[in-house]
Amino acid sequence: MLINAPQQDTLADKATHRLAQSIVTGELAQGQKLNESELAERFGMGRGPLREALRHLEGMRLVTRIPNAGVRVVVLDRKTLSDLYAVREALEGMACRIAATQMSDDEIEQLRKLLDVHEAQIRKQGGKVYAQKEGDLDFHYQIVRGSRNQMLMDLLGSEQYQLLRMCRYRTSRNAERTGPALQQHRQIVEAL
Amino acid sequence: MLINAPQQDTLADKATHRLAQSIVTGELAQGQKLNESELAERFGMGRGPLREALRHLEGMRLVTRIPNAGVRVVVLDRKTLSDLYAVREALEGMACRIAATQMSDDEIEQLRKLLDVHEAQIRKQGGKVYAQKEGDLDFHYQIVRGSRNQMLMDLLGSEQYQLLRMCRYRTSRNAERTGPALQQHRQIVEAL
DNA sequence: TTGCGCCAGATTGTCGACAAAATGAGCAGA
DNA sequence: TCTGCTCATTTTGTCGACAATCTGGCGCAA
Repeated sequence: MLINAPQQDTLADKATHRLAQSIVTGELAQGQKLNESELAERFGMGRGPLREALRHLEGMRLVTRIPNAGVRVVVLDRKTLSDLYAVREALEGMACRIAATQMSDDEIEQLRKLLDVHEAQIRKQGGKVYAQKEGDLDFHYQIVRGSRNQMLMDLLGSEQYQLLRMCRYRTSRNAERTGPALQQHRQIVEAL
Repeated sequence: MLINAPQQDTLADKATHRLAQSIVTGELAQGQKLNESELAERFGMGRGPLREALRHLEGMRLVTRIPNAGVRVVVLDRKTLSDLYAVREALEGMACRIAATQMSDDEIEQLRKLLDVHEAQIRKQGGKVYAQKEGDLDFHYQIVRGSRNQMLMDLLGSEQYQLLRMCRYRTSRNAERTGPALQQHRQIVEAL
């Protein structure tokens, strides 16, 4: 899993994770207003920790706040989305380039295996789209990891990016793209 | 100024800005522990808003928190720094590429003028290093702005990056690099 | 009827107090 | 002297109450 599991967390941390999760999965709609008291009660905590969580999310840009008017889930409009996409392209490109010089044969072999599993999954059931997504995510993540660049891992693994994925997922007419995607991935692995 | 001026801010927001400022300028040393009560009193506010500010900074990765043990200013070790640098390289490269297709002649002309001012400044006084830094920052920022990519502007203008600059500044043996840098900038402008 | 101001309810912002956990000093025993 | 335990102090985490601000609806006058 990409999202680090909570271990010895404070209430505010729990709320942060829970809200982040709800946002990237779309359980909380974009632009939706978040009511402090309501959420606090729902989570079984006071308003204090919840406000801290909200502030944390604000720092992560998952949420927008207007003084004295509450916080809303960030909305990714068309422009923002394409901007994000461009950035991601540059970043993943770099990751791949660096990974090429850094990954061990062993890791590459593992990547190859990941794709095998991946392929089998698609064959078998036309691939439940979500599992597919997860697999894709894993693939990308493995490569980024190969770059040994922690900063990159943070950026590309950040909730903001997951949000991007979620958007792609929801507006997806991309179920039919799994085939070509897989092939591209294969090419990438071979290039490494 | 890169850091947006506070207008109708809540106390927590003020604290956030003030702390961020203190961190990027180095007034607060890397790794230094931040005491809630002390800061709250110094800023003339309760612990509540201050904690929110801290959480905000945590989301921005300017600060690290360990449950029940307090928050510390983030430390940029050698590895992190080089990672950040690599990311910045990729991002600014992209910004420049896009800017090339997006900026108007007018804007480019303005860039040229900026460099003139810049050069004059260096000539006159060997360039107080700080003013020099500011100028450089402006230059980069203008280009990023030319890319019309808000996401990019956010990332490259974020406090994390300013922190990078601060690090470069402090460990700087780069006063003598102003000449070549200026020339490079000229080349870039001409390329546009 | 329509526009304006005003009031009540709801929501956000702030504070102080208390509970829980960590820190560090001091002391007893090996 | 050194190690490990205990306890007081400090610091962080949480809560509830109160103040400030906003929202929406109501009534009044033109």
